Amino acid sequence: MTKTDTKKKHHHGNLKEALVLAGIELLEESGIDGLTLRKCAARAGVSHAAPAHHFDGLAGLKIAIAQEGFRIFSRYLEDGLTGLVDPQDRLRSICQGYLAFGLQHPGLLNVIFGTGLSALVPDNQEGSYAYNILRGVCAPFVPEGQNPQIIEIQVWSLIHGFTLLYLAGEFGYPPPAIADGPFEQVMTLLDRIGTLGN
Amino acid sequence: MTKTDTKKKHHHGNLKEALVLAGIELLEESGIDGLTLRKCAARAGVSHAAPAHHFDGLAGLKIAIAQEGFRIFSRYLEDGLTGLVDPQDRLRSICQGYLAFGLQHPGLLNVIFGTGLSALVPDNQEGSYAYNILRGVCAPFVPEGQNPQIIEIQVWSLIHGFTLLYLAGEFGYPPPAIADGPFEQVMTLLDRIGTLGN
DNA sequence: TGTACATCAGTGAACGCGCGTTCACTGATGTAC
DNA sequence: TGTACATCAGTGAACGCGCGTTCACTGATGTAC
Repeated sequence: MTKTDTKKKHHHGNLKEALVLAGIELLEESGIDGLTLRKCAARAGVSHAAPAHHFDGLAGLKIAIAQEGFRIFSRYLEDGLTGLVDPQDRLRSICQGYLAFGLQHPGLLNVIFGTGLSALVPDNQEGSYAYNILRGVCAPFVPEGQNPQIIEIQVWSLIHGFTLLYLAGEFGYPPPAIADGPFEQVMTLLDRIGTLGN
Repeated sequence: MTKTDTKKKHHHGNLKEALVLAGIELLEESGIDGLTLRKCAARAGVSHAAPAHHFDGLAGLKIAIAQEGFRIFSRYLEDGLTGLVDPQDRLRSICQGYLAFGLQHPGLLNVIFGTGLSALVPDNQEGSYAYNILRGVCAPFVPEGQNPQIIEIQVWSLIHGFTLLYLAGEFGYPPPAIADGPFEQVMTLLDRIGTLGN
């Protein structure tokens, strides 16, 4: 640390972002109940009254956390896609990314898909971006003339449910290794996707 | 109300069960944050110190609520099955029951499959009972020699994810009618279950 | 059947805790001229 | 470049709130004899 780092500045400079990142840390460490304005402020190194200048209460902070959460989520979905051209490989990859996000950010997963959020944030651009990744990956499997939403909902429901059940410990403790385990088993349901439903 | 009903009795008689039912009501009305020992006691008509004689703190109450929640859940799963013999009809029915439970008891759904519960209740008999309903319905679709868990996890993941995404409002507000909507679309993924994966 | 007594299941007051929020304040920053 | 001034962003004290928990207590219930 340099001298300028330790010198206490009255103006933080980037407090809003720092509070969001602190909030995400707290969320993953202690769950949704561990996420409070006072703890976020403490972790960001400011007084507990400071967040009021940046967020409209705890609800406002949660909305900001959800937006950042969707950005992180999208990064996980896209991470393994680059270079993959085979549609089936891409489908598998996006599901792996979904599960990986859930394993490493269970708190964020619950926040971004928690009850009521989509009602609070009607124009969810970050969420739409993530959905479009899924849409692109599913597109090759959509039969001509069929509503693409059908396959999207099928894939989304399957991997969403699997990830949450996995996190809930429903497939056993300690969780089995991904490669040999239930993930591969559930993925076989997608092996003939696109040939169904007509 | 009769005189004996209004007469204040020192011994409630069935306070433990009354507290669980009050807790479920609070959970569905106000979400998990609205579930507190003091509110349960108030709703059950006793002092706020009374629950301490029946539960090991709020965590103990939640465990009891989860057990009762699994019983209610099983009732929903079984509700439409009686009389149905066609395996595909039975599969569809259990999924409809799953969704109906989620729509009417979203709070309970989150509690019984919430993070950490299966760690708190290692011998979850009520949960096992519910799982066995699913197992029985899936059995006709299991190819000879295949681990039945594969299809069970596929079906479970699909309907679990669909129900939660539905509750999260991801398929639009107001939710579309079940019959014409996404439910039918996602169910088509199960139309050829049992013929896949080998 | 009656009595003595132990146990059970509530009461109500009290405690400390962390929380969100408000408030007057003040130091830092940015801008007009 | 320098000065005056408005605005911004954080401080620290204070407030009331609902919470879980503890405690001595007491009325109700159950049991031994």
